[in-house]
Amino acid sequence: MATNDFQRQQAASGLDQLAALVRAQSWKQDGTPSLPPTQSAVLRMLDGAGATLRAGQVAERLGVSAASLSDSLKALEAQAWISRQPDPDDGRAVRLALTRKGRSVARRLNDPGRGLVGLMSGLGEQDLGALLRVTQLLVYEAQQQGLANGPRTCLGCRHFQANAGGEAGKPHFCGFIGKAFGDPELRVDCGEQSPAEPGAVQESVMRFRRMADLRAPAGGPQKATP
Amino acid sequence: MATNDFQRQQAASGLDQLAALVRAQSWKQDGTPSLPPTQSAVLRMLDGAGATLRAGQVAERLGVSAASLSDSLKALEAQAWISRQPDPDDGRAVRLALTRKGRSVARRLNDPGRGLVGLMSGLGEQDLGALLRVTQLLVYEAQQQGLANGPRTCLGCRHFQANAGGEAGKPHFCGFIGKAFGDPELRVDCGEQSPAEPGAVQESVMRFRRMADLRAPAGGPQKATP
DNA sequence: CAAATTAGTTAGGACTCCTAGTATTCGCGC
DNA sequence: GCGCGAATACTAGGAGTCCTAACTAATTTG
Repeated sequence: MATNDFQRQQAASGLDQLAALVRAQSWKQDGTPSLPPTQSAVLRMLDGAGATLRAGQVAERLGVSAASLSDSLKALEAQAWISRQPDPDDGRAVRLALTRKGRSVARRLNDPGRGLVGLMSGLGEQDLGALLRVTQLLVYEAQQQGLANGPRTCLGCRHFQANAGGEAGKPHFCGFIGKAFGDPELRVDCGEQSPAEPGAVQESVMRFRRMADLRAPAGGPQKATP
Repeated sequence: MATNDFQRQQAASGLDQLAALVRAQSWKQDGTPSLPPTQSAVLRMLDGAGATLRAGQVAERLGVSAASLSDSLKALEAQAWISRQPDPDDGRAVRLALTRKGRSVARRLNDPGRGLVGLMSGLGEQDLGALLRVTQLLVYEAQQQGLANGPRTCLGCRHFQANAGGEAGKPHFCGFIGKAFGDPELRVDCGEQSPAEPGAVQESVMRFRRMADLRAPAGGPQKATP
């Protein structure tokens, strides 16, 4: 349907603008040293992950080539924000860890009010949930198209049960933590994420999609599934 | 409240990942010439705008410096996709226009199924509307923080009346086209957008935000027919 | 009309990202 | 044990993006 295509274009355009904005703002971080986007992403990832990560893992989740990541690691190491140590289990690999200095920089990046997180201040819980929900679907679609395979989203995790009933406002269920939860609690970088079988994911996605209808009760005859 | 901060962090992280993904995919566009992200953004903008645009306008909307844009324009002109001509009204300025070749390239970028637009295929009208709605709020917040001043969104337009009543599912009203519409019809790059007074915008935002509450609990059906 | 402002370009530098090519290590079959 | 292909990370070289500063040319202002 052409009408719908136009809306998709608008949404794509909007997402594109947001993306540009996100990049730009990472640059001109008001505080301190204005560190570049990729570098801040690496720091945040290392801070978020409890354990040390291997270089290859980071590259994969970020969706950049190993060579490209190596550039950024060099810069980060030069600042003494991370350390590179050989992996005891695999002589080829490298384990990345934050230094104390690096950790404090990473923490500052997640300060509420600063940077990207600050942009979210205008969003209520409803909208926050909607954003996370849409993010899950978009990332899933990107994975389907082979554009990404890094992100650790709920949708696509073996512990995730979309729309499994449960309490009102908490339709999902996570088998790992054993609790029901709603859209605002969806994760995009869950440490416990464990990829499910493609077939199972597909079912999960279908259940997940159906939720939009449930949420707008009086009957959205708005089906659009090209 | 810390709980909400965590959710904002997740949302920020998700948006960040999406942004990275968007960049990456623009790069490795499957079709033909794998043109870089900024260049494709310029082409799409010129294609979208009916008239010719001035270099400064493009730079502002894209949120890049004039110098940076000049780099990209040089590349685009070298490909014979755009032409630069002196503005008859202002000898300092330059007017940009797509060449025939450039237009066909631009059209290909908006092909449904390709690129970013293709990612939207997994989203129903509900979710599409939610994404556009959130985009409006995030862009507004970014503008507030001085991170952007380019985007031509409904929120912030003098013709826009958020939550003005109207039919069910079409709570908004645009004074320019004189019609009611819903979230899925929100625009992020409207050609007719005309910035409203800051005070008026603030009121508009407040009305707009309230909508999330109205929609969630026992909300109305979501009808949308452009 | 001179001075300040504005639009756009060039110059130089930093960061990101890619493809290739290289060295080291791991797993496996023999 | 030994070699061979695969995997991991790094280096080199090149393109694109983006910035600040310095510059030219045209416009506006006092």
